[in-house]
Amino acid sequence: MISTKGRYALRVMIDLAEHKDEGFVPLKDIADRQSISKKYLEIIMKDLVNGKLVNGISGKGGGYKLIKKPEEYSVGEILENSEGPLTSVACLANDAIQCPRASVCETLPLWEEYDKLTHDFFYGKTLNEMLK
Amino acid sequence: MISTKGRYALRVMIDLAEHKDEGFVPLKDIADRQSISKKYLEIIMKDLVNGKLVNGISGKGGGYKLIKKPEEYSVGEILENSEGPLTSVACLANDAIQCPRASVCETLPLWEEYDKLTHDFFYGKTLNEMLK
DNA sequence: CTATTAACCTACTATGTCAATAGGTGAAAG
DNA sequence: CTTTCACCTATTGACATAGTAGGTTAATAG
Repeated sequence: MISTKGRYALRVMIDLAEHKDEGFVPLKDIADRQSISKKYLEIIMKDLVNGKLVNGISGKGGGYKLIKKPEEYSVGEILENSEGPLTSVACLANDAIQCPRASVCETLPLWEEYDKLTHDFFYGKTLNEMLK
Repeated sequence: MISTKGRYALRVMIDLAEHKDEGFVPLKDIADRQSISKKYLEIIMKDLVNGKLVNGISGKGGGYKLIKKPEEYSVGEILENSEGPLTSVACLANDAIQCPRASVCETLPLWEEYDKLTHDFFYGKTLNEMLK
């Protein structure tokens, strides 16, 4: 399940793409347009800055700005930056304890196939395609 | 994310399919083969019985048995029976509070498309295909 | 008839995550 | 010197997950 953090992050990125020619966009503007509390949005923005998806500039006239062009972002990289890996079952997560049944597990191939489907879907979409 | 309940349910159904010619299979046998605690497995079985996916018979010589043939079950119906709807975002869940931004939301079509992909994937697989 | 076997029912609990709030400090820049 | 943003910790309520515990009912073999 895609959580609020990932969904908000994607909406923020779309918002920034739509205002990419207006210089640095302050957090307050994004919060108002997207109806997200400023405090919670701080967390979202921190993740985006840490992940080098957006540039955050302090001081008067500062704000946030996309680093790359909209068509150079995939939806997948935006979601995974905020959510962590888009994994369908715990057995396949990064921090998973290695399941002793893995070698005989009849369901593992199913989850792997689904994970690939999910990955291809979200990495095949660009931020630019989300604008209209 | 697919939870333990759904994954266990699927493994149980595969187990029952593999032993479908041996009459009623006692819970203990499934628990031993699948390394699931009997107590927890009871919950899984209850969901399967309530969902009319398996038949549960009490008394000596009782146990569980598939109702349909393995090729007549889809993986999707097994997972949704234990997990509830396979929905990627809260906005699309059955019990979702109607989001006021739905009509202007630029990300909603993405989630709908992904949900369809997920649905088609899991409903396109039969229990029979899980055996080997 | 009765003991056995196994399903079935209700409740509880620990753990963890999610979403969000709150308040404060420090740094850059105009 | 004020605006704007980065960064930090802490807390909270709500909810879900995973699993445990103990008792009750139902069917059947002997």
